[in-house]
Amino acid sequence: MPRARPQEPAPAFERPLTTVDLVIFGLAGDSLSVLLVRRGDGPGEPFPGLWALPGGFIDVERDRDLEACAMRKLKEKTGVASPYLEQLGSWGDGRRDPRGWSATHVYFALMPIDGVTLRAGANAVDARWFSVAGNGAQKKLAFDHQRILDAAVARLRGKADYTSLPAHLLPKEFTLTELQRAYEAVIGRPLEKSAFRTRVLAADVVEPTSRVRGGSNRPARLYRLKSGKDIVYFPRNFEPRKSDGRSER
Amino acid sequence: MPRARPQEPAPAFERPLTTVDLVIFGLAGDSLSVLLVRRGDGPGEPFPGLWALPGGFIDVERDRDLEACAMRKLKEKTGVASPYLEQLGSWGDGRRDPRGWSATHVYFALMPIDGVTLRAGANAVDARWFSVAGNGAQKKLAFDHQRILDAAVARLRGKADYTSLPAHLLPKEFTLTELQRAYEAVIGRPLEKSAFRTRVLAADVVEPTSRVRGGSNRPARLYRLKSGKDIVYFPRNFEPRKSDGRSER
DNA sequence: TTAATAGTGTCTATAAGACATTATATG
DNA sequence: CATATAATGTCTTATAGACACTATTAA
Repeated sequence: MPRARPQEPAPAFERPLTTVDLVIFGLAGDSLSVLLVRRGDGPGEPFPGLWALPGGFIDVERDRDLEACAMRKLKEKTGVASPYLEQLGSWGDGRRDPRGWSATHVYFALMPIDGVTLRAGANAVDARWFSVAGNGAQKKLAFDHQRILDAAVARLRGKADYTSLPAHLLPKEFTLTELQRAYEAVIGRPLEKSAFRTRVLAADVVEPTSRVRGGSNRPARLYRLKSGKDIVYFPRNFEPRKSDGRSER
Repeated sequence: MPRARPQEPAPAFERPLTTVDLVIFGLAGDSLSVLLVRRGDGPGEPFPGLWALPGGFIDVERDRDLEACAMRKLKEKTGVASPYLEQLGSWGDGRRDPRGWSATHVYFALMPIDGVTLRAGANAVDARWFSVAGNGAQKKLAFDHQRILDAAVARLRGKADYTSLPAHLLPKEFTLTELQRAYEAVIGRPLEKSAFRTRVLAADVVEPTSRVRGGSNRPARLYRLKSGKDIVYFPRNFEPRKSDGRSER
């Protein structure tokens, strides 16, 4: 189907630089964390030495579509082949990259940290998990990646209120308490145990395995995500914003 | 801050074509409608004569950022300067445009149809509102615009379940019954009057005006959106999916 | 037995669904 | 008065929050 090139006003316009970036979330201990890579400091490299979201240019020869490009970069950095991946949005303007007008298509991924073997990529001389503490208070990031990260955190927090998304931060098998801790790490506030368990079990999103995790106390049942349940929507939010201002989520 | 051009592997990659497209929703009578434009049939024009979402190439000289580009195109087609506008997502691959690997950044807008004066744009020889009936069953659209439209309708329907978005389909002043009809047009199912009114009024999203709309019956109070309330989130969905499968929204 | 965490039950509050009832305009 | 639509009230149901209580393991 692809025909020639030269046609219509298309080529008459200067083409923006086009990249795909990733916001990769994991749980480090009890805190929500994001994978950042350090920018190289070769000649002409923008933002040398700063930390940035992993990503890079689309390779129109190799990348079938935007999502395939995101998957490729994800695999390169983490070795993980099939995490939860969702498009976050795109950012483009004339100032975010000193090399010219550029637009980036951003995806966000959720994965268990323990399944990851970090790999320094082409441009990255280092890669590390950084805690996403109180949302802000990060170090200075390259490009406009801080605002993209903020948007990603906001999206994840918002969806944690009414979906099963945080489950993808855990390994394949987990206890309900571990799942609750994952939610709490994302939402940033303790949840009520009984309500949490009722909600999760009623949503038919997890299924019990035959195994338990023991300690010096009553062992906890291990659960896994039901297959095909990448994302399940709950009928209500946690904590319906009380008093007056219920607005602005 | 923008410096020179030639640096880093950036220019070593072929740059995809980059466009911005719009899904513009309005209410025609009682049915949710979308604004489409007809593709020109000049030499080299892809999909000549087919209907398409309004949009086009980014002009890196004029467009400060992606949203400004969307606003510019919106203004060109409809004359409307400040509708509700939100980014929908981006689509990019090597097959959607015969002129080469292309990516489009898509925004969706909500506006009252009566405020619109349609203007045929540069590439468009015609522009018209089309009813978004049962979701599918459209005519064949140019590019991959059918799947983009489907995604936009899904997003709008989803958000109508728990936000105030459909209010932007109405003129500045409206009755609560008209607002309910707007929701019903979007969601595609009748809502219960009492519950609807309680929800809307409790959400503090509209305020009464001093005016009413009369007929040969009890006149209805006119309301307007409270300023600053572009989008308000309700604490629950309509119709929590009943029986078993509550999942997959 | 104690300590610790897993898991359940009870009660209340909130908001939606269903549906009936009252209110207010025109003719 | 009749008619039509606006607006409100009542009753039930589903689920979240708070918090108490029971269950099961190791040591």
